[in-house]
Amino acid sequence: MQPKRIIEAKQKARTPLLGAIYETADDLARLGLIEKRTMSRYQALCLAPVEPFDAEQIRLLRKRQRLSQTVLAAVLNTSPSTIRKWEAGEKRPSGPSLKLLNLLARKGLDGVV
Amino acid sequence: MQPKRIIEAKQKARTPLLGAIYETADDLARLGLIEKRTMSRYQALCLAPVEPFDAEQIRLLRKRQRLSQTVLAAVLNTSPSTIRKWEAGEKRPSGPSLKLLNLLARKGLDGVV
DNA sequence: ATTTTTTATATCACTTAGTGGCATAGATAA
DNA sequence: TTATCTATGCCACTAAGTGATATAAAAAAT
Repeated sequence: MQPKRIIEAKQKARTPLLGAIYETADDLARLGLIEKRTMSRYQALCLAPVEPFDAEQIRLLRKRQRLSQTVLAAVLNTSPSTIRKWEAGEKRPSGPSLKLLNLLARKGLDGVV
Repeated sequence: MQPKRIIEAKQKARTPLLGAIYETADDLARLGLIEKRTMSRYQALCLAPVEPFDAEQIRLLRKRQRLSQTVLAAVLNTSPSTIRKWEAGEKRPSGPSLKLLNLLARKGLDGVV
């Protein structure tokens, strides 16, 4: 009787990235190197860190993508007035907004369309 | 002397998607079918519409991706308490949050990592 | 050259999403 | 049994986000 795979029941990987991570974690678990309990954290660990963007960096990012404030607002599904305030330093982007800015910076416009 | 390309000066496409759109728009402009002025709108028009997500749909999306509330929060760069409130119907996701949920639904986890 | 449109800036008051803490309870795995 | 993860509930607070509108500069049309 084969040793059971530890993750399959609850966590069936749907994406290539998580798939690879699950397999690795599964191997580690069978080797006794990690507890199954630890695994749920790996899902979070594989996330690219979200970098902060200050006012000028946001403007630079927008210019680099050749977008107007209005179009960037549409891309991020927010309002032009919000974009303006970010670039004026009056407000700072929320968590999810920062995440989108990071995606835009790393993957380009196609990555967030 | 060749007819000038209408967009090249200001708008040099960086991404495949916008590149194709710019070319198309440029052709249309040279054919006299659209004004250059109209072009900036095409940037916005090519965005996938952002669908609303209600409480149950958010939970379904999360379950389908096999994520806990905590991990989904990490993915979207928000707090677990926010996810909880979405799924409880106490709060509704902000614009950028909705955008991220849409990306997750359409592209899967790899699309937002 | 002048007219029109886009783009960006600015200010206002308001709404509401988001946060953090903490306590409870169920499910799961050691 | 014991420990951990997961989810829920309640609280009050903060700050991001919105919408309207007015102005000015930049860009592109005629």
